[in-house]
Amino acid sequence: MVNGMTTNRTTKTSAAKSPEKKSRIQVQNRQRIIDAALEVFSSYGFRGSTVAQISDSAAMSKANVLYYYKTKQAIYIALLEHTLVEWLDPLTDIDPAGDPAEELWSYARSKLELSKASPEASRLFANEILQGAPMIRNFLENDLKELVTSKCRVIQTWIDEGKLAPVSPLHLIFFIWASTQHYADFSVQTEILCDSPDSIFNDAEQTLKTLLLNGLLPR
Amino acid sequence: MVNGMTTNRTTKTSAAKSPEKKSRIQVQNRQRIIDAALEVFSSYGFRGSTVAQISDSAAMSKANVLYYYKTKQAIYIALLEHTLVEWLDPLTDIDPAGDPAEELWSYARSKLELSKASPEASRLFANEILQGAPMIRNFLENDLKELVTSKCRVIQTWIDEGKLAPVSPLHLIFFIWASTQHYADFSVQTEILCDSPDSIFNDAEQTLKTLLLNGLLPR
Amino acid sequence: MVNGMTTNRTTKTSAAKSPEKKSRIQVQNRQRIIDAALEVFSSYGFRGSTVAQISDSAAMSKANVLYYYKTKQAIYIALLEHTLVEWLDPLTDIDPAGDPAEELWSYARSKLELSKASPEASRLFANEILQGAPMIRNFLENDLKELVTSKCRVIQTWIDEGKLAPVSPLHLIFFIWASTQHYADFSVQTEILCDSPDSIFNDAEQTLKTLLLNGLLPR
Amino acid sequence: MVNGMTTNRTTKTSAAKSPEKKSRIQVQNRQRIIDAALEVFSSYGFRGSTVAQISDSAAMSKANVLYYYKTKQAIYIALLEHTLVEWLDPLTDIDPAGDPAEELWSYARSKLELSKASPEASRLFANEILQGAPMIRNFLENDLKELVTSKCRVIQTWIDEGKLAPVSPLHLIFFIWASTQHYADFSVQTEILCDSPDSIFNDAEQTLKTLLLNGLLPR
DNA sequence: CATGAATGAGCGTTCATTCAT
DNA sequence: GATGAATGAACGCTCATTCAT
Repeated sequence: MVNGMTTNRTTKTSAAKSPEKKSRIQVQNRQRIIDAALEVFSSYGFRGSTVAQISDSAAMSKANVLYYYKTKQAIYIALLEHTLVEWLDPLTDIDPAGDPAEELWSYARSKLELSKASPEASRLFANEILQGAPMIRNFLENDLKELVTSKCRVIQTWIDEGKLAPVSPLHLIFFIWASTQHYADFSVQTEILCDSPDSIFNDAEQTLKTLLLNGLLPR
Repeated sequence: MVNGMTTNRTTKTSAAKSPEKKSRIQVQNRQRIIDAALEVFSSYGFRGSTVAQISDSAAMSKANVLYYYKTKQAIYIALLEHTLVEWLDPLTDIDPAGDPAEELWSYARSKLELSKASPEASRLFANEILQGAPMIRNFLENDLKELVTSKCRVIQTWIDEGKLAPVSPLHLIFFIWASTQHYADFSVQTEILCDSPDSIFNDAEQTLKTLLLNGLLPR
Repeated sequence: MVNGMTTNRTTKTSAAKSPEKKSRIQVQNRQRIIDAALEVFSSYGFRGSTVAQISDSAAMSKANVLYYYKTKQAIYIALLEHTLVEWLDPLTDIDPAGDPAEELWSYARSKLELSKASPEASRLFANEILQGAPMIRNFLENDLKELVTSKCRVIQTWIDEGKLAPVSPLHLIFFIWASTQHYADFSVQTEILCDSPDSIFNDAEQTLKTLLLNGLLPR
Repeated sequence: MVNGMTTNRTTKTSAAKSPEKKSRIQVQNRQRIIDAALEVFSSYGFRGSTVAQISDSAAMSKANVLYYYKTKQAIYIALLEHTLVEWLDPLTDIDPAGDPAEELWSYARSKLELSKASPEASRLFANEILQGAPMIRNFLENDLKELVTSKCRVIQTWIDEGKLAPVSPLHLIFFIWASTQHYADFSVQTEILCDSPDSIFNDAEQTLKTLLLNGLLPR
């Protein structure tokens, strides 16, 4: 998937030879590595992270980490693949038959919740894209573009039917992405600037809903 | 400024001895290094960047780069200081006496233009904050917090006067930041997903204006 | 011991985790490194020596040397600790109950033999002290000072009892140190000036005995 | 002289072209460099010292230091030549016609005073010899050996005449060198071990005189 | 005379990766 | 499976030296 053409999932980056035969301990350790890798890569990006950081965080030896994933890059790619799936689900859920405002606000809210629940995943992609998306470029150009284009058509239909203000559907999506991921990617900043860190996501949700649906001007 | 308490600007990280006496060639080369450093650090962050990348980009020898700035970190800090100034001007310009919607939209637009004109600067700070803001934490906690708090009070007054919908001023600012910087930080992604890259900022501006002022629901 | 307060020996500078569990190959390679380090540091001092010299002399790769000792300084400190022990034994052996002249002459002779057997160790400390004793200052101020003070009291008692000429015990020790270590530290010079290098230590011993016990003036 | 055959002084390491035409300022600056070089080289040896340390200590620019002496080695050699002269004078003064004990003790005392007055010079040579005397080997093998041999003959004559105890003249000289230079080379150590640093050289002189002339055994 | 500017070579150290066990 | 041991390449940085002014 990542760095490959599209959705085919034939390339195994692991040491497993018989396709679907991984012992329980293998699966477990791979997960430990992926978890540790998420922690590290999401903070420092690919180039700024070290295998030692990952193996320390996973409480394994460096050599053992590289037994499961042959290279640092293989860990990174596996992590991206692992994370991509969960990261894009919500967009798929937008239902052309639903109420437009409700569907979009629902999507925005689920993205916001994702930012709250898995900020590291968000930061992982932020780092990857900041560095020019060397690994997920193919994914962006194919899978994501297809999905986004499809949803844009849905939104455009809603607009054409007069159910939404006339905006660019694509940029609408961008705004939802930007304003929700911000709370994950820039959490250090938001936590510094907010006096009551506990209410951040509540306040964000309220303000986001108002802006998305009604805008600033009083009705 | 960076990594120091607040606005004092006495520590020179350079080889200059008499405070304001730098030869023409010094100024020139320092600028070349800063430009190259912006290019590199904005892509790979502090830890992911190397002095060799910077010296290559500046077409100078590594040793000569380190003649002007003694350490990699000194380059990074000089770059941050250099960039912080331009990065924060627009927020200051918000005028309590102006028309609320116009002031805020004007601010958002100037931020968007900044993202268009200096995307690298935006990415530089994105990287810094993603990695935990080790260098600009003090700046965030002092200068920025003060400025933001002050402007939040202005916005709150406008809301209290019924001139704006009741939102959290702070999160309104976050929304403006997020949705404008997105076009700088994630430009790789937006350029892939947009069919007509030339109209990106135009479309973004239009959509942002609609959302910010009126929201999606038709009036 | 070195650069620490006194005799506590808990800090291991090595990669070993469980205190006393070093594999055979670990012990072996560490010894090879220490041997090579003695050769190099004793000639050029800490600052004048390079890790590459040491790794060459040990016939290992530079990276492997730094696998066993994390820094050049760690090698140096380990070497000093390794060498301090053997270097100070003889002084401890001086017996208050023995014959004064015999005890002192025995001590001087054993120091001379040490200079013959381990001139590199002597040069190592000579270099360290010449450069201001940055690493063994604490040892000098505590362990050594205590030992020397104690032995000075013994000698003073002998003098008070009329068994020795009235000299400063401390400077007597200095004289023994200086005149014996000279043959290690300045061996290059002594070997150039002596026509029969084989008899150096024999002649030195004879002359030292005469001076120490009887002086130049004929009795 | 140094590193050359013997006493001929034709090799000028300086930039001067017309043999004996150096402006006052040239002479002055050369002296400043030599003084600074003594300070630095005597502490860290040739390899452990840097040109920057010397230029800092001389309050000159690095480039200017290297204008007067083309290389670091040239500074070092000039310094050695400069210092050798003063360092060996006293031995020459030993008078075959004088009283043996008085002549030798007088020599020892003047060496001790030299150690007190110019400890850096002593340390400079100690460093050089510790590192294998790469620069002054020729001097040692020729000038010094000749001088020492000559004085040994004088001492041997005195012994043969029954005026001195039968010792090896060469090693007698070694003992004088060792026990006097010790107070310069190991001053860090002696100062730590002596409770009253002011009386070090007084006590040393007394003890040295007793040992040299009478030995430890009571007469 | 004097010095900023510049650099190739080398320094101590880190790192991703390999290999033997 | 798992891990100590090992290393070439590269990293940030220093240094002696050169050169233009």
